[in-house]
Amino acid sequence: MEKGKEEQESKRGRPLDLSRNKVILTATLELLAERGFDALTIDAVAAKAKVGKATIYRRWSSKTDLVIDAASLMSPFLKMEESLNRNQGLRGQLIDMLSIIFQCDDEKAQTMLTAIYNAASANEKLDKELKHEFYRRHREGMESIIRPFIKKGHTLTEEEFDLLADIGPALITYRGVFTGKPFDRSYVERIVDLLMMPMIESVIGSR
Amino acid sequence: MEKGKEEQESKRGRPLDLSRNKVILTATLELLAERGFDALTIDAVAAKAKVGKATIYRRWSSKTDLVIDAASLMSPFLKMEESLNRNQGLRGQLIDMLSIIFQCDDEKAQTMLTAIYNAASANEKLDKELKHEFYRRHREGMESIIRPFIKKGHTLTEEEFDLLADIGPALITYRGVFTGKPFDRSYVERIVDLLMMPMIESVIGSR
DNA sequence: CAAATACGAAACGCAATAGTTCTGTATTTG
DNA sequence: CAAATACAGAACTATTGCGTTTCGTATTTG
Repeated sequence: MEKGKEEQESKRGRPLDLSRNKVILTATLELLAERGFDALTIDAVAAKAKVGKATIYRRWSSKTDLVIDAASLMSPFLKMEESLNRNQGLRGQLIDMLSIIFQCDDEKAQTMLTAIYNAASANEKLDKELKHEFYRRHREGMESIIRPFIKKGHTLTEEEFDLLADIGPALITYRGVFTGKPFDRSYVERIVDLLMMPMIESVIGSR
Repeated sequence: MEKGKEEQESKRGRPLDLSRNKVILTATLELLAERGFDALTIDAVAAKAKVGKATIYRRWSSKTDLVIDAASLMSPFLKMEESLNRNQGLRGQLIDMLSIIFQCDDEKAQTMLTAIYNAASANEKLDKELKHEFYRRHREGMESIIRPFIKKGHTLTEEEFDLLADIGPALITYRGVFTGKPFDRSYVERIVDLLMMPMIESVIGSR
């Protein structure tokens, strides 16, 4: 989403100060979390980052693009694989995966995540780029854990699988977006123990 | 949310044409559904409703107030009690309630509902007035059905009840907002049969 | 050192649109 | 009929905030 990566091969002149990128994206996320998408003006970002607006527009061609990159920075998915211990049972993996995806140990990060979900409704491009991306990631995260445990001779219909993969992300985002309440690890444990594991066991057991 | 109801006791002059209210609110909802909150300008509403802007501002003092009233009009909760057959088992009531709340038989209404959920993130007042109101209604709808069936000597912890009451609304709104897919009655049946009923039975059975 | 480019800061131009007022007409009460 | 108010439509005002440009300075290469 950052612009002009390909054309930055110019040799002469002062080079881009790459440390400005993170400062700008962080300021964007913090304004989003603090005051919502409403208060997110480029002027406010520039002021908070102590940066000229031109420095922002040299990197991103629109406010929408800026927010998309900021949201990606937020995303905890990069370090997912390294944090996730695959040497444990289904229950433990599900809990870990949901806790990582939704940053259950970091309330400030949750506020940002929720702010991003809200922001993603603001215009068409954000909706398309962010929501679909988030959904895809939720989905892949859950599938990667559930599939191996289902494959052992049992099957789930597509519809059943949909439901199973969506329960966690649905409950957690609903809670965040509609009630503003935080979601902690014990909330995730309840989802897994009271809904996901029983459903998995019952479906497997009945075939 | 409509303004000045108390001051409309003036006798002289042409009275407010109350039929304009519904035309305006309907146009608002349709623009919301068609093109999202972005394209919802007061000028567009006025044009679609074939109404002067002054006629709108005579009734609502801001775009936010207009949208709040339009959302309330959308709400299917008014006719909830009359549509809901309380002379049936828990399963049937749950399915009926969710189908009514989320308009599972009316795809256009669903588009509007989803548009309203998205719009509710647009500013602070909408968030406060609409989201909390929708959450309250989802919650009350589910509670009114579940409580009578739980009371018979069994108990649910507060946390368990939270989960149970939120499953349906969470999955349905998640589906609408993140994927844009419609939610039909068979989707609701899967939620009830594969998640809610098993949870209710297991919790009741274990005490 | 000179050319090229980035930096923060501030000023600027411009489009969108919320909300108001005007105009000529219609409706209602006294 | 006269006063009061509503109507649709259009013109108007004012603000907001995006994105550009300018300014004086700093950094880098040749």
